[in-house]
Amino acid sequence: MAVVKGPTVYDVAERAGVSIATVSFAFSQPHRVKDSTRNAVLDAARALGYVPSASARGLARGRTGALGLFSFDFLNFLPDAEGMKKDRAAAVVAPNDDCRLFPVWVDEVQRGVELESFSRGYALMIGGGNRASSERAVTDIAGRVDGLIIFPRTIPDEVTRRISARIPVLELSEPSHGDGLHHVTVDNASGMRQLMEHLIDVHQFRKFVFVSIPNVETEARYEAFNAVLRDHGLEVPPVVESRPGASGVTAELVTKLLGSGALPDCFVCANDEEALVVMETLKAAGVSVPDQVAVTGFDGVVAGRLVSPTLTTVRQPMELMGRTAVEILVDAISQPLAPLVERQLPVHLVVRESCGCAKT
Amino acid sequence: MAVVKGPTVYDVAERAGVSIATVSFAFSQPHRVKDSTRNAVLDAARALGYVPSASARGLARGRTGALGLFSFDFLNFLPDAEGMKKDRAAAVVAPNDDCRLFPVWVDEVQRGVELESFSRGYALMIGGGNRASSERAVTDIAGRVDGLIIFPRTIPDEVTRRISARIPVLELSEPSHGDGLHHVTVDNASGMRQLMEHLIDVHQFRKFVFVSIPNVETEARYEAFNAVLRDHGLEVPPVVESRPGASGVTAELVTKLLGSGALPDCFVCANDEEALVVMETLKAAGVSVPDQVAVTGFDGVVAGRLVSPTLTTVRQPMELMGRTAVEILVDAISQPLAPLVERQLPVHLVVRESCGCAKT
DNA sequence: ATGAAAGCGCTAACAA
DNA sequence: TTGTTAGCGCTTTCAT
Repeated sequence: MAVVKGPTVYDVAERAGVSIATVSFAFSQPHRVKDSTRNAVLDAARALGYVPSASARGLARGRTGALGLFSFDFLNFLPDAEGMKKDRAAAVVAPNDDCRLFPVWVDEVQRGVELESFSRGYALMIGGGNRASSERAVTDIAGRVDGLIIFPRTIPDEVTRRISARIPVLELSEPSHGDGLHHVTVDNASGMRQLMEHLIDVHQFRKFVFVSIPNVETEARYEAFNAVLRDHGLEVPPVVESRPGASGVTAELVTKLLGSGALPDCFVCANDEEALVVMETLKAAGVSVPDQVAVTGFDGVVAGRLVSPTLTTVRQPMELMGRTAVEILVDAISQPLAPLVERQLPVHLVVRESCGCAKT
Repeated sequence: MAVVKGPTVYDVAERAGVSIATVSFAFSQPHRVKDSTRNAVLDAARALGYVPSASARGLARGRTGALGLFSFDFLNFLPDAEGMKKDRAAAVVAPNDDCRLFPVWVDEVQRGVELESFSRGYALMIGGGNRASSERAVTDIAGRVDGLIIFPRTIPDEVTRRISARIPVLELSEPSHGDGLHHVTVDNASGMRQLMEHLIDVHQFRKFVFVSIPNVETEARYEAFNAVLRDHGLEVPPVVESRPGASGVTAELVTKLLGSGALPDCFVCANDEEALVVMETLKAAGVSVPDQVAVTGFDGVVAGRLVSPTLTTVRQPMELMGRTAVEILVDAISQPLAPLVERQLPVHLVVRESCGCAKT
């Protein structure tokens, strides 16, 4: 039944009455072998159920033919995703009627990476891990691939540096900071500017609150947020800090604001997750969105369309980010000496209901 | 800058002043080496930026430490997904405000596979391809992993048979048919029965049309559909055949039904995709769902919650299917002689609006 | 057009 | 506790 050991080139060669080199050639350079020989080899391979070992092939060639994506398990990654974890646990066994968590932007980027990898003849190795095991996990997958894509801020610089000495590594979203990595970023500033101008010009909003976890990515958004306010001579409020996934924290902050009676015209959130939490909190407090206060997000995850009111946001071209990452990596693999590339992709304002625009 | 060749065990061994075996031990069986030695090795490795080669490791060990998922690109896989392809092409460059296609059930299963693989210490190799290249692609990834998961009906039996002689292979959704594969299925019959009884008992529907592509999976659903009708002494209609993703075909069929004036009480669709197309067609024809006719799906994809009216359907435990598949495979890897397993998972009726149940 | 043979980097007996 | 050494299965010169 279950054969313990699969056939190798040696078996195929013996059965076809040729040498192992010929077997190898028959597969990799068919034109270099006589037709009759090639057929004999192919027949033997088929008869034996030959499946080439990628390990052996990779070892001999020095390349694996696979790309890697270190797709951290964000549920086990974020320090305070307990609530989400419970939701997921429930969803595994019960009918999952709450789809808010899926897919997040990570999933959409991944899909782009997959499609582009396949169409370029690469297999995709996906690695994962929680924060504790991330170094081991990422090193493991790095050893399996010819090029690696990582999500922003998931891996210590020291580790990516070591890996990028061996294979090209591309970090998503994060702007380059003299690391030895390739980058695919989005034009956060422009997106935020479009959004703010819509809010100020169309809705006449004047008083804003920015909800965010401070990091390099949201920093660019916050700076653009500020710049627009300054340009319009409006008051620049401090950031309301929160942490993504930490419903408790964001909710608490919003509740505090509510208590103080200092409701702004609009909550501008650094990403959709925050925005969803804010909307939920407001709803729970009996505050109507967008009638009493507007809320906006940033990212354009699917969930933004599920909620009511639907979420006005700035959409990143997630699938394109994934595809672009692969493109860059494949080039870098074939030209190891080429300079690092950093490519910026455009974003698009998506006007829905939560800013106060009418239902369509 | 870009180092051409990464350091190997030999380099680490030399730098640490030990043999390559010791380096290997220091990593794989830390307790078997003296503390001072292990530290010397680890330091050397760190200093050199050592990244173990999975190819070499895999070759030597006979196992790769990775699981495989052959996740066909369904857009290039289905013969008639031209419309969907165009949608996706647009979505890549433009703001994707039509999320109907994402995620489909495949994505949710994949997520389950990923999470379970990671938590069990396996990396996940994802392969893909269109129908033309599927044999080569699946063989390629089979050579890279210790166990393989495939989606139903994507790979010819002959090919899976060859692969399963080498590593355990698990097919999703499809019931076993004497292939040498492991299986994870769902209880389609029970789900359809629950659904039909709801439609008959609660809504008093009597006249049904079943919309489906005929295949083994939907066959089970159609059989259960028929059985329930017979049990209730109701007329058993013929299947209205369509093809998934082929909006044109399903739409045409529905239009024909509309023209003949023979509208049923309810369109029971073999899956959600069909149901969404049916609803769209009815809407375009000015027929109100669920007021004039009800529609139901099967699968429970996220999109079913996006549409209006929301889709009544039967939800499969997609993530659990993925996790279960990994669990079975990991067991099979450690016990190559154990018998093939086929595990059936329960489904859940999800009552929403399209059957006529009130908005909640 | 084909074969012989030298590795690719690592693991795992077996020795020491 | 550590070192020696023989592969793991395949690719790739270099001969023939």
